Amino acid sequence: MPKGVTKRRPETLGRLLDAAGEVFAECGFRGAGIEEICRRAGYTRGAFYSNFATREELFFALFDRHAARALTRVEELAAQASGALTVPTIAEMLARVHPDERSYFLVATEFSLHAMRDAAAAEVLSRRDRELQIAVGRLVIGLLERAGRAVEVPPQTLGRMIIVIREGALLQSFVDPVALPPGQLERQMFDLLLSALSGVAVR
Amino acid sequence: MPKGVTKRRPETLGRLLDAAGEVFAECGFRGAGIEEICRRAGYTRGAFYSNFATREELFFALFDRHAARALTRVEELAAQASGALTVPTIAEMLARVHPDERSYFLVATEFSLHAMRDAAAAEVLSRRDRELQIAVGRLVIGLLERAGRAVEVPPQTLGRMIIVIREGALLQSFVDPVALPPGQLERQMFDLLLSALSGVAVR
DNA sequence: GTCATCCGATACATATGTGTATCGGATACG
DNA sequence: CGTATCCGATACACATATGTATCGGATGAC
Repeated sequence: MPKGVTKRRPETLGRLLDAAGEVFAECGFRGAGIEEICRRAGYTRGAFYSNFATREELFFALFDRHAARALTRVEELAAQASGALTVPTIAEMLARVHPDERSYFLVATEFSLHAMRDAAAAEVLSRRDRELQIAVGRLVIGLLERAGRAVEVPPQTLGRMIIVIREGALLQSFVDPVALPPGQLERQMFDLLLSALSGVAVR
Repeated sequence: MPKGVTKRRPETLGRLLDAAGEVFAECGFRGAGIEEICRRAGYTRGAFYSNFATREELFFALFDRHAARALTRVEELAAQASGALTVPTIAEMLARVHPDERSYFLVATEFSLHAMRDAAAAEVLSRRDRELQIAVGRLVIGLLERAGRAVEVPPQTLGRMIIVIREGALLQSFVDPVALPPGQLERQMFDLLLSALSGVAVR
């Protein structure tokens, strides 16, 4: 370790990312002021500029941490799954995956929009998304097999479809959570999708 | 008509909305500068402030025009539909509904995000969305009936599902249009959804 | 043709945010 | 315990956006 390299940095960085998550969720990408982020993290802008060069760099770091966590959760979910599996229970289970992640969802969607306008962000997002799609696809195929169901779609395609439903539904749910409680529509649609996609395995 | 009320106003207003559509799509809600919008419309900010009080008011007006047009398109689609109808052809048809509306999609999603943070916007969006969901649901139920298929879901729920798929899929397609051409995933998923939802009508 | 009214341009005041330069205190190593 | 290094605070310069006040030209009613 060089002379004055402290162990403060990871702590500061983490708190900045936490605060950034809040502020990006509340104000959007362009609306999130660097000053406000630092204030909530308990710093001044000095802390920010000694850790990041631009707001976009921070946004990338935040998204990266987010994506990594999402992947972890999927893997945990694969491990936890137990008990009798049927298509409806699998649908239920998928719909229950943190349906209340309002803040995360806002940031992720904000990042998607950003990626549609910015090639570099699109690159990063595509790579991360692909990982997630495959992980989700494999997870669900595994669950379906344990329920005695066979699927012919490639894992990535299945994963994509699951995510399409989840994100499309949350986009509506979070606008009017009373009319459409998060998780409800997903459950129905996952059920339909998985039924339509999977036949009973013949052995 | 009062003394000096000219007929310039609607023209100006339309051009402002067109320009706003572009700029909101490119830069997002907060990133869209009023000055830039006026510049593209061929005016200065004077024109803006004599038509709107705030940027949000403009954003609402833009969304409103957008929503009205979307509704019109659905109704046109219902009229145009002809020929032999099967579930796959209906799915194809739904997937072809302007899959390349990048700019519109960006603005609409931006508005959804805004609505998740702002109660007034949520109100407006919810009302418009409900109209659209019902219109889409009725349209598709009508098409399915003409294909000899019966559906048990309420129109609004079906419409919601169609829109969930469309928006969820476009959210991915527009990030990486090469890997996932707009319309492709929608077609597959519409097909699955409609198959799963509709039984052959018995008469 | 005259004139009241409105529309959009211009100019100014203000605010808010960004980026950079500099400084002082804390830290970990020798 | 001394000190090189780093981290975050502070202050300043600058850019950009907003909102308002004012003005001149166009318009359409009479």
